[in-house]
Amino acid sequence: MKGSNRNKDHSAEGEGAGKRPKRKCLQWHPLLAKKLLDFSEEEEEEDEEEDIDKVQLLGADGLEQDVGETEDDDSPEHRARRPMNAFLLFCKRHRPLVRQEHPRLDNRGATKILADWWAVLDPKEKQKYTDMAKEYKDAFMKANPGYKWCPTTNKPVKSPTPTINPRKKLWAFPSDSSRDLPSPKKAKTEEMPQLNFGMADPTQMGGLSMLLLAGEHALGTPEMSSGTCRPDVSESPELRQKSPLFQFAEISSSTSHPDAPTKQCQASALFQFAEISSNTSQLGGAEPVKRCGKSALFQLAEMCLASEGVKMDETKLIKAKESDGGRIKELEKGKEEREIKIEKTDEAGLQQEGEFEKSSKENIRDSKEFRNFEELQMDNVMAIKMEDPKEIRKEELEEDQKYSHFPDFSYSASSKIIISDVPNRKDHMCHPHGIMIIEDPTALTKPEKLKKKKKKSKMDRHGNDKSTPKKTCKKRQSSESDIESVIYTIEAVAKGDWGVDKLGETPRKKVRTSSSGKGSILDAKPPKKKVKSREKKMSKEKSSDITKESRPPDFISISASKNISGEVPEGIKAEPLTPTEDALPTSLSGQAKPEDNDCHRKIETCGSRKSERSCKGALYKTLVSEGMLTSLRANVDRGKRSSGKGNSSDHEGCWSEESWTFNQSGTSGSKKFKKTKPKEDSLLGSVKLDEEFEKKFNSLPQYSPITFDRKCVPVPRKKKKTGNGPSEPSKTSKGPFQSQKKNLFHKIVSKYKHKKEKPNVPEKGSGDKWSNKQLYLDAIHPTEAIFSEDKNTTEPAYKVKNVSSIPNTPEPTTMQEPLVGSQKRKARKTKITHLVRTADGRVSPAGDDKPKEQLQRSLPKATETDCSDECSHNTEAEETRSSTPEMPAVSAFFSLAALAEVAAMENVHRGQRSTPLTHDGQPKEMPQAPVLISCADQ
DNA sequence: AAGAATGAAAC
DNA sequence: GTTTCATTCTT
Repeated sequence: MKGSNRNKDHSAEGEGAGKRPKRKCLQWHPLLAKKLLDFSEEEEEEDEEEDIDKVQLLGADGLEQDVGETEDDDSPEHRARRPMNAFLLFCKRHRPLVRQEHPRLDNRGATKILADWWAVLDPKEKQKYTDMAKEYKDAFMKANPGYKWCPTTNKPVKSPTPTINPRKKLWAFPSDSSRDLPSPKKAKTEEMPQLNFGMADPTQMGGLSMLLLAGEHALGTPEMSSGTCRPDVSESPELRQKSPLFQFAEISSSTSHPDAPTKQCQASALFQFAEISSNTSQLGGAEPVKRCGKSALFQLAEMCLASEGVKMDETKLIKAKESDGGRIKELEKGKEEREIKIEKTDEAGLQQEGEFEKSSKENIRDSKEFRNFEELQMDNVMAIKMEDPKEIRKEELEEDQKYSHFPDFSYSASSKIIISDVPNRKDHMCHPHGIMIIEDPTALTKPEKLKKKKKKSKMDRHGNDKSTPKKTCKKRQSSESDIESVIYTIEAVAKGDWGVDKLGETPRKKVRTSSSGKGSILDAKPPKKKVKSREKKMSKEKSSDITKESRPPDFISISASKNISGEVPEGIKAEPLTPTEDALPTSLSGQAKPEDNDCHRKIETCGSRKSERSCKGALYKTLVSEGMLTSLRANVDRGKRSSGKGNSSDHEGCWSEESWTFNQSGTSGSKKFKKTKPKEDSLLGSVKLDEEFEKKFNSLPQYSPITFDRKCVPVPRKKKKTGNGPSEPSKTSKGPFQSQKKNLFHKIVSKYKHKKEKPNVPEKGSGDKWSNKQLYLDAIHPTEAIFSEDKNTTEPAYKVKNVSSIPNTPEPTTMQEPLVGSQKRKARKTKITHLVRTADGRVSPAGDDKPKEQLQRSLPKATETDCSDECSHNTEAEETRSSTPEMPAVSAFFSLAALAEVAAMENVHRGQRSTPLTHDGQPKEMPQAPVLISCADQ
């Protein structure tokens, strides 16, 4: 279902080519769009500045290469659609089920049912969706810093010219990157004069351009960035708004921050992806994970390197493999050990240095090897992987299995750990729980580890995909260029290794490879805009210094990695790598799907160090000269701050960790997956975002209709009743009466709210609604058993607990609706609406007033009565009754219906409370409600 | 294109 | 407080 839908959407987007709106399509993420992108398009993208043209072209094409790249900015049109809220996610996920259950039901009906389900849904379950929505939103926001939900009033004109729709402006990013430096914080979109940047930035400006701008603004010292990894962690929620660079910085900071509390890590994979994607446009920016050792510069350098000679790298790699293969294994082992230790230490909250020291002491050999390893760089890693094909294969297999079973992101993370740390644990792999357990401690405690894990997982995934990726790669290669062919050969050499690389130290490899790959690609073809552009610029600006300076950056990065990553050199590397890869992939991703990305990675892995170093040096120098480093640093700092604040990110992170570990009711028992939130920045950059999102989405619990039915029975019934009556009538009434309805309802609601709100609101408890509904239903249909826990249990294991919990929640009875703001309104409206509708159908306006009064009375009283207890029943009933006779026929009717509902509701409340206490209360209530209802039906 | 639902943001 | 828009998809 989903897939089809998405596809449709995409197609629509693609179609939209002409239409900008279609671009929106990115619905999930820009990355998605990228998948569609063709290489040619990517090439176009190469030049950031040129991007604008491309955008137009793209627009024509309907691809969102731009989107992917620029992500945020770009597409003027808003390519980005506003993220779905929890309910929408829920709907999306469950609509198919509803449809299955009720094939004939039209969407509206289905939506209603979904709404019912949603209402019934356990708070926990709801929260999952809520969290997911939040996370996604945060990720989205990062990706689209300037994104405004509402174009305000400006929809006005659709300027034929795509670029400048008012909307766009709104949608457009604030692109305040430059300004960010001085007052990074609050340059909110609104405040900032988006106009200038907004126009140009999104479409035209590439990440590089952004960097440049930032650099210009930033006066600060250049070197700072590389040397100092850690930004201050102050917080600025507004980070998002900042330019993509900023985002990159955030990413890097988030990922790298060892010191930073877990929060940094907290950012979910999605979030990271978003960042990456957003960053992708700004390649350089993306990678700047300074803290960890790999600064954005480093990444940039990598990018540059890529441009230089991939081939060289390949050769080196091969050699390295041959010569160093043995060493690598040892190193890997040592690393594994380190990682394990690190994890422990991380848990303890030890700092990087401390860990590093420990690790170093313990693994002196490793350290030495490490250095060597560093020197050897990624290539060696590759070789290592090559050496241990068996393990890799096993892992892959396991992973595949797991993966199949568990789409969740968390899965990837878990797999990583297992794979990387202990091949032997593979057995655990089979049991997701086991995996989770293993990771949980580490992952939760440390962001870094998480990152590593994520990276690893990503790597693993890639490894799994090996077979497929190769194929894809081949295809590409054939199509692409000589470089590709070279890469291909390399890949062939390392086939088995691919997966292995991922395991241990893939990160470095990836980075290198990525860079190399990029370079190759660029050389042969410029699939990656950013990279090329950057590279070009960099090379132009300072090609001479490349070699010299290249070392420094490397050194820095390395040192950083050592220190910080001491624990996880791999992880650190991985981070930077991932971003780079991501960036490329994002652009590439358009070309190729995730699989393709893998191929790219492989290719990338092949890169050579020298070239990288040289590139890095060049980049670094350039950056410094331009002051870009400063800007990067600032961004990073901001990012950290943001992480520190933990705005959404914190929540996400926190939530994501816990929440993501869902108990998944889903298929087979609950499984907790940890979200990889920490990161995977690297991996996925491009497609992965989408994938992750999808995975997450898929991972979201899907409840069987039965459950809902049972739980919901009350609700649905209610609706049905109202619906039956109401459903058809409602439709009829809707058209004509809607406006009236709204007005009436608003009035009623407002009054209702006034009196009722307070009582209700304070009352509300968690599952009140549901309970109320049930009670209501019960009242309506005393005979029918609303729900039986047993049944629920039988159904899917899914939510037995939840179900039980729900019914069990008598306590909350007092509280009906936790609704907030509009929700409350709507909820009331809907409730009332139903009544009104019925009334409308037949009613005269006169009835309204009375009903209102009645409602008011009843409600307040009810609430009061609730407190009092059982007495309330009588009072309510009396009131309702009294009102009914006196009222005019129609009005009476209406009032009756309304009263009935209210009474039912109230009764329910009381019933819930009373029920537990005494049975007597229920019976009384029950009869009353039914009577009223009967009247209404008549 | 309208509309059903909820939610979040913007106004 | 209200409006807009996100998803889905029939009418």
